[in-house]
Amino acid sequence: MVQEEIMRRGPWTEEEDVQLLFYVKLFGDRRWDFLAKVSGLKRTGKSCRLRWVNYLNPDLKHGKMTPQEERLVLEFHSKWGNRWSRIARKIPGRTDNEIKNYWRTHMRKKAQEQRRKSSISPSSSSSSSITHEENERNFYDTGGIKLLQVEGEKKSSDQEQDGKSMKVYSMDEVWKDIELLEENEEKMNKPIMGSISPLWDYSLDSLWKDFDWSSFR
DNA sequence: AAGACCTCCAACCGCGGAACG
DNA sequence: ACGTTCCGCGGTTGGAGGTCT
Repeated sequence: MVQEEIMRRGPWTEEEDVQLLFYVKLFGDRRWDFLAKVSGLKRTGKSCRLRWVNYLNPDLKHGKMTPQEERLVLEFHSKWGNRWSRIARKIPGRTDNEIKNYWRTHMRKKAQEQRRKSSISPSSSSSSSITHEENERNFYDTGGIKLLQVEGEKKSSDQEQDGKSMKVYSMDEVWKDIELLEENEEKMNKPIMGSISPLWDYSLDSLWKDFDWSSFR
């Protein structure tokens, strides 16, 4: 009750990210309420899980969908509809959230294009009793694959253009660090957090200092 | 130049189901 | 069997940044 009031919400800071990463490495990506508690983060377990699943997990890819991935999304969505987590499981490195967002933004665009086309064409508009709104809804709530498969192909060029303007996140160093550390771990068979990195050093310092062991039973 | 509009995506919310005592 | 807690899912929102007028 009282604790809920002091819970942090909104965007995560780098410090929080590092802290969460550390504790996930330590305890695994389960028991999120427990993790939230022991980490000292003023976040709910739910929020921690979300941050890990959608952003911090080193298995994730970041950046634009490749044309192959786009095709997979379209294919699986036509099979399963809005079962995002299920689709995500079939596309390594992508999260349900990412796919969902991708679908909503890109498919909505497609639906709008489609709408425009159909309103221009007199034959199509008069032959159906379905409204434009219904059209759009049906389009991206279920399938929509048939007309998308062709267009999905040609989209790749602007996607790649967009990719160039991808932001350099401040977390980049952390990612690189994680990659390197995991490579090292595999090679040397030694725990990740034991490795030396200025980034981890910096955060661990405050981490251990701030951590209240007495509240952890 | 600046305000309006659009796009993208991180994060939240509510709910249902599984696990556990 | 039942209540509680936790987890995961799908839907939605809000804000940052980009583009258009």
